[in-house]
Amino acid sequence: MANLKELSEILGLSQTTVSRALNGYPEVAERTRKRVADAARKHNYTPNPGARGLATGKARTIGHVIPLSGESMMNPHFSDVISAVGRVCQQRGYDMLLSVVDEAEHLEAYQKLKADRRVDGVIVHLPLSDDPRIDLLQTLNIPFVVHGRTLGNEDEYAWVDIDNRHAFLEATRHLIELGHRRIAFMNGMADSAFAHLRREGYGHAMGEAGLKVDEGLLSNGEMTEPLGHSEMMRLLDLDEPPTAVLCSSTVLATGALRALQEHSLTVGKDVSLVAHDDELSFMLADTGDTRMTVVRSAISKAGAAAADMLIDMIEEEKVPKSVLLEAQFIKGNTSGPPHPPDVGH
Amino acid sequence: MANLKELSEILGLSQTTVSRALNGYPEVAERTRKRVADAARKHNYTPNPGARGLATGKARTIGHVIPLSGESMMNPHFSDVISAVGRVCQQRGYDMLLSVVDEAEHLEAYQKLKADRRVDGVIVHLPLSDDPRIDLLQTLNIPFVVHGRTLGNEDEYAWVDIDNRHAFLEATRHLIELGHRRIAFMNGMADSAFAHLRREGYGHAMGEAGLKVDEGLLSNGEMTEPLGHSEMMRLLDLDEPPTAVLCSSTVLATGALRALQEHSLTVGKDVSLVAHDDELSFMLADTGDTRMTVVRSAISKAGAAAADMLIDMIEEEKVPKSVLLEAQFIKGNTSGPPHPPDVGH
DNA sequence: TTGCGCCTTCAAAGCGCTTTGGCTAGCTTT
DNA sequence: AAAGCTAGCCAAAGCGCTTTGAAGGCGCAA
Repeated sequence: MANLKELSEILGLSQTTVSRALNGYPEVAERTRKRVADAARKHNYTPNPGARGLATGKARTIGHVIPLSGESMMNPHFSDVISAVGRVCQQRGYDMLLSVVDEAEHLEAYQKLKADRRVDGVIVHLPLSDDPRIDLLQTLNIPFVVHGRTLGNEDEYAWVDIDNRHAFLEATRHLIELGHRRIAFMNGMADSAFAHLRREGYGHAMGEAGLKVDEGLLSNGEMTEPLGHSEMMRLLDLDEPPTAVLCSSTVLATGALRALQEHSLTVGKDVSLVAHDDELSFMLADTGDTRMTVVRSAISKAGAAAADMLIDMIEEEKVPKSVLLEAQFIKGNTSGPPHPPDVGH
Repeated sequence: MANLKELSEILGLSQTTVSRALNGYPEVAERTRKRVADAARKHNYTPNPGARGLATGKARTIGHVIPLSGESMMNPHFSDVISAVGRVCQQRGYDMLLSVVDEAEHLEAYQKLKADRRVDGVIVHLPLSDDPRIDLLQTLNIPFVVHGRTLGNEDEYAWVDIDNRHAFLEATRHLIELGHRRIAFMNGMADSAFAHLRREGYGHAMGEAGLKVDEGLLSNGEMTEPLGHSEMMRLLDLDEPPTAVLCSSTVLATGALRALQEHSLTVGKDVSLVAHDDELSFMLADTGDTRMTVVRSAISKAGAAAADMLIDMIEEEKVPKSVLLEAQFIKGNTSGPPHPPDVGH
C-alpha cells in the first residue's frame, strides 16, 4: 500500500537495495532480501506498475484491437479467445488492454498502442488472406502473434493456427464418401484467411472426387445464428437443394438446424450437416439426440498458445516457432447418406 | 513520436508552457497555443499516458474483472456488454483493462486494481443478490457502476439495470392469459440478482392468477445452449410436462428449440416459448418463421449507459443517478394457447 | 602494513509528464 | 512617478520506480 521510498525508510535501506532485493538481483545479501520480502508483505507493498513501466519501458501488458463495424458487437468466437488469452496473462503476470475501435480506423489503433507504450505486444485476430496489419506491425516494430495466418507471407511472423484446409478436406471427403454430390458450404467472411483455406480444402475434396463445385451452394458471411438460418432457408428453396451442408461454425449450424426444423426436415437424414466446432463455451455440445458431426479444435487452446508465444517473444526477444494445430474429425449423427439417394448422376 | 522535452526545445518554450498549451490551460497566449498545437501535430507528438498517469494519478482507464470458473469462458452476454462499454470508452478517450481471474480470487483482483492504480474505476458485472463486491469497492474507495443491481442496498451506489421483475411479470401474464397453467422457467444462476427478480415477477404473476408454482418446473444455471437443451429434455420427460416455458436468455431458448425439434414438437403450438432477448449480436433475431415471443432490452444499451455513468463519475466526482430501463414485450409466434388445451385443470 | 578484490549497499540520475510557485514585462492606477 | 495588476512564461519539484556508477567494509595475499 505504501511506496518504495517509505518501505526503504522503514527498513533503513536505500531504495536501490529494496528494489533489487524485490526483483531478485544477485548483489543483495540473502538475509537482507528476506528482511525486505517480509516487510513488503507485512505492509503489503506492491510496486506501482505505471512507475515501473516508465522506468523500464516495459508495460507487462498485451493488447487486443477489437474492430466493430456498424452495430455489430464482439463476436463470440472472439470472446472465447480473449478469455483464454486472459487466463494465460494472469498466470504470467500480464494485464490485457482492450482497444475497441471503429473498423475504419483499426489500423490507427495499432499506431496509438505503439505511441502510448502501454502494451508490450498484441495479438492479431482474424487475419485476412492478405492483411495490412502484418506490414504495419512489422514496421512499427511491435511484437505480435497472429491467431490464424495470412496467405503468402506466413513465414515472416509468428502465428498459431489450425489446419483449416485439412479439416475441411476431411469433412468434405466424409460427405462425399456418404454419397453426397451437392454439398453446400456456409463459410466465414470471404476475405478472411481461414475461410479461404477452408474453401480450398472443400474444393480439393470435390475435385479429387470429380465433382464440380456449384457456386450457388457457397456463401460467406458473419458467423451468426440468424445468418445460418437464413442461408439454410435460401438453400432449401433452391430448385435443386443440397443434400449436405458444411458450416464454418456451430453458431451457423444452430441457425441451420432451426431452419431445418421449420421445414420439418430431419438432420442427418433429409439433410446432412457437418460443422467446424471451436468448442465455444456456451454452444451446443454433445448433449441430447443431436450429436453433430464436426471437425473440432478448441479455439481457446489456440488462444492460449498464442498468448504464451507472445509473452515468450516479449520476454526473450526472439521469434518463436509458429504452431499448426490439427482439428479432429468426429462423426456424429447429423450426417448420413443422402436422402433421397442421389446416386447415378 | 517525440517527448515533451524535445518538443519544447524545438519550440523554444518550456515544458510547462507546452504542457499547458496542449491541455487547454488559460494562462497561455492563443498564438502560442496554436503554434504548439501545430508543432505537436507535425511531429505527431502524443503524451505518454504512463507518465501522465504517474503525474496526475489518473489512468484514463476503466477495468473489468472477469472471473472464470473452472473451464468456462467468458459468456456471450458478457462480451456484448464489454463491446458496448468499449465503444463508449473509445469515444471518451478511455482505455479498458481486462483482468481475467479465477473465480475464487476475484475479490483480490479488485484490491490489485486499486493498488496498481491502473484504473480509475470499474464496472461490476452480474451482481449477486447480496454481493460482497459492493462493500469491498466502497471501502477500497474505487469508483464503480454496477450493471444490474443487488437486492437491498441498491440506493448506496450507482447502477444500470433493466426492470427484470416487471419484464417477467409481463411475460408470465401473457402465457397465463393464453391459458397456460404449467409454466416452466429456465432462469440464470440462482444467486444472481437478476434471476431473483425475474423469479419474483414470475411468482407474482402466478400468484395473482391463483396458480401454484411447481418447483419442479423451475431451474437455474448458466445460460448456455446445451443447458437449454438438456433442461427442456428434462421438462418434456416429466409426467406432467409444462405447456409453456420461460427462458432467461435466447441462448437457452435456442437449446430449448433444438430439444423440441428432436421431440418433433411444434413451438407455439405444442409448447409455448417466451424468452428474454438481450439482443445479442450473434443470436437469433427476427428471421424466418420463428419469431420468438420475447421481452426485449438491448444489453449493449445498458452497458453503454453504465460506461457513461462511470466516466461521468470519475470526471465529475459525484455519484450519478441510477438508471432503470424497461424491457419491451414483443409477441411473436412461439407462444399460443396451450395444446392440448389445459382448461379446467 | 599496504594493496587488491569482493560483497553489499547507496546516492543520484532518469523515465515523461503535471503542477506549484515564481518571475518579468507591460499596463493601468493613483 | 511609484505602486499594483495582469498576462505570459519558466525552473524546478514531484509522481514511484529502475539502474548506473561509486563507495564502504571486509578478508586475504604480499
